[in-house]
Amino acid sequence: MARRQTREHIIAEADRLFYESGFETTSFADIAAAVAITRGNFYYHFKTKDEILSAVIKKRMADRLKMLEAWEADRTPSERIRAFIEILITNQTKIRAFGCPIGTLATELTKLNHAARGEAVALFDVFRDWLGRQFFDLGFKARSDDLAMHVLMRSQGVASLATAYNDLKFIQREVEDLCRWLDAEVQSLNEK
Amino acid sequence: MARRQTREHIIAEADRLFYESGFETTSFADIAAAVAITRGNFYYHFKTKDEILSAVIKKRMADRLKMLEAWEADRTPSERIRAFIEILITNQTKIRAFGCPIGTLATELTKLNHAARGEAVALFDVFRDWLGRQFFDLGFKARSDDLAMHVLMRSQGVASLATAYNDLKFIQREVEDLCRWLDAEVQSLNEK
DNA sequence: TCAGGGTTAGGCTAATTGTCCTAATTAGGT
DNA sequence: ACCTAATTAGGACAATTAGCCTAACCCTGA
Repeated sequence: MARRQTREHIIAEADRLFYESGFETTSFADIAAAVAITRGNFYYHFKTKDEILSAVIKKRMADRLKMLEAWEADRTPSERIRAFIEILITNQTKIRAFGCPIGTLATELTKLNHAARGEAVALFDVFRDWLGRQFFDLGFKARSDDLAMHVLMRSQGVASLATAYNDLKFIQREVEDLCRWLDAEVQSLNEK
Repeated sequence: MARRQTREHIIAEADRLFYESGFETTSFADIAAAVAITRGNFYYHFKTKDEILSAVIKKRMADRLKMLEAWEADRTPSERIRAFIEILITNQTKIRAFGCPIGTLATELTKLNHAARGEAVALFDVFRDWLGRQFFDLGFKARSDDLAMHVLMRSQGVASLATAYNDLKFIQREVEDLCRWLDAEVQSLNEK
């Protein structure tokens, strides 16, 4: 197999398994089986489970940054925020089955008192900062971060209940409600 | 030790540990150490770990039902909903450290594909149904369940981000915002 | 062709897991 | 005080865990 390809393969499968089954529950054996390599080989690529976790978080961060950058090309700030909100629709199948990949990981690492907890929260920061910039560009100034947190909060809440109830209509209803909220905020700002 | 007292002690410690560290991560040894009994004795009270989990969920449900019933004594429906929202303030220390006991358990059991997942979601139903009844009594009729889900959703979202950022001011701000939303909904209903 | 480094397989370890059994101890009712 | 049933202690069980080592492989460049 070509150079470093196995490593990328391990990270991809670990990413999936950590999301679907949780970090603690997923064992070396599980990942090795998914990648179709032996556990011994594993050690060549990653010395510890924590190293894999760090690599997975790094990959998740790179993926999200790439997605957000792509949205900056030809959209207005409101359209970008709306695109973020609609991730809940785009990824609804996985969210209903496993929740939000970022929120559930951060929660798990907090309960484990894991050293990588900060890295997981940094994933939240990617969205928080990006949303904050969009609100700032809309003219919300000092309120921008609060509004970013509000959008993030509602995304997390929707994901949590969508997982519990596996309810698509609930997601659609709350996404619409959040978009209405966004329009109302923007309008009331411009009326001033 | 008096009859069945050890059993209650085990359930209480398991409840705490499942909340603070997660179900999967907490071992028999952990619980036994917390209760100060040997692992052998454990088996007399609970045959399997799943039996403990069921007992813990049952206890959590009883605790919540008792709390909700107490609120029904001398409050209006709006005051009751507000009391629910303010759990986020009352329990802010634990929520910032470990998240929502119901949401995090439901998420974990979903990822584990655990048989008790349904029981954990039934814990959500306790709040969902109760909130729905309060909204119904306020006159929201068919919208009651949607509004109940909305309140539940925002509680989950606040708990999730409060855990990630360990941010008390964020909780206070969002609790105020949610109360304002509640007042606005009630007012716009009564204006009709 | 062949040497060398990147890559892999297989197996070992010590610790921990949930589960289970049995003998000893304790407490309550008579 | 004594008997019985409830409770506890201590250890054994196979399975699984993360981590580690070494020998063998195979691809590539000289």
